[in-house]
Amino acid sequence: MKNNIITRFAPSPTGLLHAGNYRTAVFSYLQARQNGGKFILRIEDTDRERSKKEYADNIIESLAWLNLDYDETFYQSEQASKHREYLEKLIAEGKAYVSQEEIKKEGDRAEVIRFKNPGKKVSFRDLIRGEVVMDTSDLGDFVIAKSLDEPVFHLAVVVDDYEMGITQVIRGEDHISNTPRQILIQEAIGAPTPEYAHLPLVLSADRSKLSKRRGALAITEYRDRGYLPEAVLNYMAMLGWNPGTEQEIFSKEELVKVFDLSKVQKGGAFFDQTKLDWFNREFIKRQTQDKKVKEVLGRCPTRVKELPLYSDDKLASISHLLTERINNYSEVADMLGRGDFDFFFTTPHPSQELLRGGTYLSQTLDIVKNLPADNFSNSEDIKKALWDFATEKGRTEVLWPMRVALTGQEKSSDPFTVAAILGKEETIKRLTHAEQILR
RNA sequence: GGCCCUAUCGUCUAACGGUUAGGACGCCGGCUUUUCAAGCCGUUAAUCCGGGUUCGAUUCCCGGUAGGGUCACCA
Repeated sequence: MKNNIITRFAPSPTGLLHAGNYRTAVFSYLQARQNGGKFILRIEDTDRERSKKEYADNIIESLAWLNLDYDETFYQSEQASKHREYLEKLIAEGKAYVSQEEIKKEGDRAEVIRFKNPGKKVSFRDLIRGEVVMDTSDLGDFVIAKSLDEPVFHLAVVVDDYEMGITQVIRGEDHISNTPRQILIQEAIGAPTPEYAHLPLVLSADRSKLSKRRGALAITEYRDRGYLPEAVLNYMAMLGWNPGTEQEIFSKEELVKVFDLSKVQKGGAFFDQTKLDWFNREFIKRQTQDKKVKEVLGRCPTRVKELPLYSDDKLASISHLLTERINNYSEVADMLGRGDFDFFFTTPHPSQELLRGGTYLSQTLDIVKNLPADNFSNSEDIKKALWDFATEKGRTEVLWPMRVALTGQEKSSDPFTVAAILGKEETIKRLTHAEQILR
């Protein structure tokens, strides 16, 4: 454990938080928590044109949903006086200067503040990639502020990281070429260089940097689609990193323990929705019955709620049948809305064809009638009562018509499970009804 | 194009310089108490290419190639 580790997540509020940004937050978080350090959220809103409050709110909302807690929050725009202070100092010391500019595009200023670039080779040791060397001379005197009160990214980042005591800057690989010029600014203001870890990029389908434009979904969208935050966290942590063991399912606490920055991959990783779905299924399986029921109830479309036999209890009793066939909870709404499970709420009218003869329906009905009503909620008992008969006559011949009589569906859960949920009275009613259809 | 980063199954990845190159997801196939789902079992599938170094390279070095990032008065 290293002492006094301080990391930060520094998104700009110019769009909804998505997986690309989010994984940076996860790694910074894990690194800080593992070392008993601090994790700071800094919203980089110096670009007043593009920054929006709703996006800042979305960042906060997303982190809250994902349960990534931070120790402090800053809005970069609120640090303006600090930025100004350093800017003035740099100018006074001749390390930066006010430059007269030719206006090339709309919004350009006639006057900006440029950094006097000493034009040398800068090297830094990246925690993931090792030594990186770059010649900064071809950068020229780059712009660090539009005016004393309008610093630009590089200046603001360096000043804030310094003022906040950031010891490890963990960010995306797309920042790697920004690092040398930031180190130059650090040297000019007398700030120490933090450790850097440049994470491989999260890639979209065409293997370019994941972005909203390239189909990245907002984290809050995953929430709305019924993904579990634990699953999203787990998947993102495993994207570009692994513990070196064969364990894949981790709680947040376990991740904090086992995370190791030095095991982070160097190459970019494709964001695989299919694998996320698998993680989500695994975490749904691990949810308590109560939670599953609550989620299912919350996703039930009004159309189903208006059905004659509908009740919350009924929906709760079938919730396990729904949750075992979903990737995420929005699929519950899909299945219910599509009518896949409507037979639990309303009596089906299966066609003769679907009933496939139904030769043994009346005998099935007799057996069911003889079952004690108080044991009927146990599907095992119903199965026991019918199994020998079904085996004797042919399971398909007996069980298919029974299942169809009860569900009216080509696909469904097994007839015993369905009968147990429907109850004796409704089961008899439906078998009788099917018999009448066949006559 | 300049600079920088990267390179193992389709995808995510494992492998002190010595392994039949391992696992997971997906795909495909099979099994299970009819159908569906779940579950279980199994199959398929990879070291980008060329040189070195070495008794021996996925691993180290060099060169190609390919991909990506970045070259703003955005972050």
